[in-house]
Amino acid sequence: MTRSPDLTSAELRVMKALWEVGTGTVAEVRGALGRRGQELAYTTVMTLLGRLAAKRAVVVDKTREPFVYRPVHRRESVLRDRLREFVREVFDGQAESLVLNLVEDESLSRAELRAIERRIAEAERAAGKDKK
Amino acid sequence: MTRSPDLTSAELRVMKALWEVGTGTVAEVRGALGRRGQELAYTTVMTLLGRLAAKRAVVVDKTREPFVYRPVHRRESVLRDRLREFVREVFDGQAESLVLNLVEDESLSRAELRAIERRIAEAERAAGKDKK
DNA sequence: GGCGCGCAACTACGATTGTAGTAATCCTAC
DNA sequence: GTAGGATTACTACAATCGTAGTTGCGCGCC
Repeated sequence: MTRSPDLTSAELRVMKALWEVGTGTVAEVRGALGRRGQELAYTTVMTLLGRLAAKRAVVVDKTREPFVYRPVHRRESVLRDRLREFVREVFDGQAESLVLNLVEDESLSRAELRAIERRIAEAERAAGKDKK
Repeated sequence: MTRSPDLTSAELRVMKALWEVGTGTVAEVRGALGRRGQELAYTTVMTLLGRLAAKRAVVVDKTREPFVYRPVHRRESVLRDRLREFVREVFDGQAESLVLNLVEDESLSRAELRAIERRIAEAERAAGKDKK
């Protein structure tokens, strides 16, 4: 189950940068953050990576200097946990209502909705084939 | 535009209780929280409602005693702002990817997806009629 | 007609967050 | 060989959060 730990938003931003580089040093993560328009002081990135290591969201390879950081969880599962949490806390578990809101807010078009449906259908067909 | 203010999660829980009662005193809000299984000390609820008033998320009628609190924004718009924020911060604005995750996570079935689509289609028909 | 209670105002307090500075060390390019 | 850049470890610090206690007051009951 290894539930992925709760991240603050600053921490999530750092994780995203780290996922982007795959594995990297403070300087590399800092670079990725910069590219995303999220400049932070070198030491700030270090602090954040330290906190992430403390909550086991990343592991540090200290045999190499500068230290190399690596995400413990895949991006997808972290985002999914976040989403699950959000649906529960904000929409009282009503995923349907959430999606409806997205559409009404025009964050999502009907076309996109249908595209998603097709992708799901496809995935299901593929899974079915796999099974048998 | 009157963007609804940022609420912490404790504050959001209180807001939900308040929306439930529509308009109410500390004691009433506290009651609603209790019903939701979220007991809090009387003074805690007061503190939270005070903070909500400070950020203009609720207004207080002080002519009546005990004071009566009323939400400033509709539930829908607050949730929507939250959602928008979440899509941006967590899913980098990719609403589609978010929905895909919901389905893959089985928080949402294909049937529900289709139901939503139908509702949207209906809404659009209705809107079209209204317009002309 | 004093007293308990419901309620508001103010205070508290440790934890977390976001952001970064400082100290110490090591490596490297003159 | 020495001064400076890179890197890590430690410290800082104000703001916000979640949760609640304490003080004080007015009013209704006995």
